[in-house]
Amino acid sequence: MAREKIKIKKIDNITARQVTFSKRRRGIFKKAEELSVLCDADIALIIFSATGKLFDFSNSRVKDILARYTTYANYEKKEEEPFLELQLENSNLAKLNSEVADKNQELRKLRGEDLQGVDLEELLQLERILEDSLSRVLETKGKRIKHEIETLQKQGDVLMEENQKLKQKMNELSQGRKPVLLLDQSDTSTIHEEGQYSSESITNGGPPLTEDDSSDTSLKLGLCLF
Amino acid sequence: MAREKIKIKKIDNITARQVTFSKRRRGIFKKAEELSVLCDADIALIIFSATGKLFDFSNSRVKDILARYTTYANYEKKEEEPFLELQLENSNLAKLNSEVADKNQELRKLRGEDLQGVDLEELLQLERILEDSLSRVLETKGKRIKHEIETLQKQGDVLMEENQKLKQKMNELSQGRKPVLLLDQSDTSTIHEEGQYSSESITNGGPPLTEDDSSDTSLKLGLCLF
DNA sequence: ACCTATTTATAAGG
DNA sequence: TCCTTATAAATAGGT
Repeated sequence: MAREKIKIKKIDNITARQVTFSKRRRGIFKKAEELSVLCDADIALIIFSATGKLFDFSNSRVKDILARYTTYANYEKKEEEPFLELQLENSNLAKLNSEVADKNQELRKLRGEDLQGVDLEELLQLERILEDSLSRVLETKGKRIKHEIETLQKQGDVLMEENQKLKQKMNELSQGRKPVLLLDQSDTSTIHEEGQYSSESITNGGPPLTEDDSSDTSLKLGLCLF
Repeated sequence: MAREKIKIKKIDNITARQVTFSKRRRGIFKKAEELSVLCDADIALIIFSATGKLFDFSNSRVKDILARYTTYANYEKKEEEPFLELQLENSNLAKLNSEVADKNQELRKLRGEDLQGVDLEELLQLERILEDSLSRVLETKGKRIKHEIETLQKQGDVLMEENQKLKQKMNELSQGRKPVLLLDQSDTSTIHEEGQYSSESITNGGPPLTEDDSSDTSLKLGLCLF
């Protein structure tokens, strides 16, 4: 695949073969990993080099995948004897594995990702569940947002009050002594700390959405509430 | 690896994920085959898609490679003490158990049953997911219903035609010979078999919702379609 | 191991 | 699923 195109047949030169083996082995392992991550697949890749050395990769434990494979294979071809005691090794494991598989399918259905084999009745049920769930989520969201707003407003009020007091003190100071003009009104009105108003507290610790200031924030909240 | 570089993380969009899975699956199988030929290696590649479908490749029989693998793996762990294995098994069990627990919590969240510890950001994400899912469910439902209706209409048309023919024949018979009044018009119009109109075909093989007849059915369908 | 000219693989869009 | 195309990746041959 590079300087020259090569034919896919056994490489004669031993050194070249080993080099290619190393390179391509790394390549295929990388591909396996990427595929498993990108597409949420379970993969087991087992390679024996010509010299008999073993290399293997699996995102979940190779053992589990092999167990799953043998289960599947046995199911497909009943006549084959269970040649690996892996599947018998632990019926608990198998049970748990199938439970995970079940849960996964259920999740996929709830996410609307696996609707092929679902009959009308189940679709209607799904619809009910999703609508219920959605309304609960919206309700919770509303409450949460209302609470956030109230909290912020209270904090704002406190800060405002504090600012008032500070301003007053300033005035008193500057009047009581000499008129000192180090701080004017516009400065005193921004005395409160920015940190307390940061967007972090709105998204509850999440990453800052953008570099939004408070006016931006209230806009966002307004949009979310409807 | 193409038009745009992508990050190696689970692909959100379902369709895109499936497409990518197909493409990359073919890619990695090709790589496996090439590696086995070029370098004279034994390879077993087992892939379970997110939907649980199995794909596998091996130059020699998968079974043999698996056997070789397990032999090798056992050889590696031979010197380990028995209770280490037990520990491993237990940790495996523990892992699976916690996986089940995770899935369960995820399910509860999707069902809107466990929204206490969910922060705003996650709520918004949930909302998106649920809305997407719901729209997919509704779309699927719509298609399914449309299809059912069309099927029923076609069946109805066929039966209607059949009835017409039968009626005509009746008439011909009763006119050709003697006016025999064993069957009058209202009888001939209900000649078709009830079985073909049963509610079973509407729910795609599921249990009959109720004892609805066809008029009842169309009412239900009408309600679902909105 | 590293380098780089080429071949492959593949993401996005029909 | 298949096709096309622009672009990212993999890699053959050489150092």
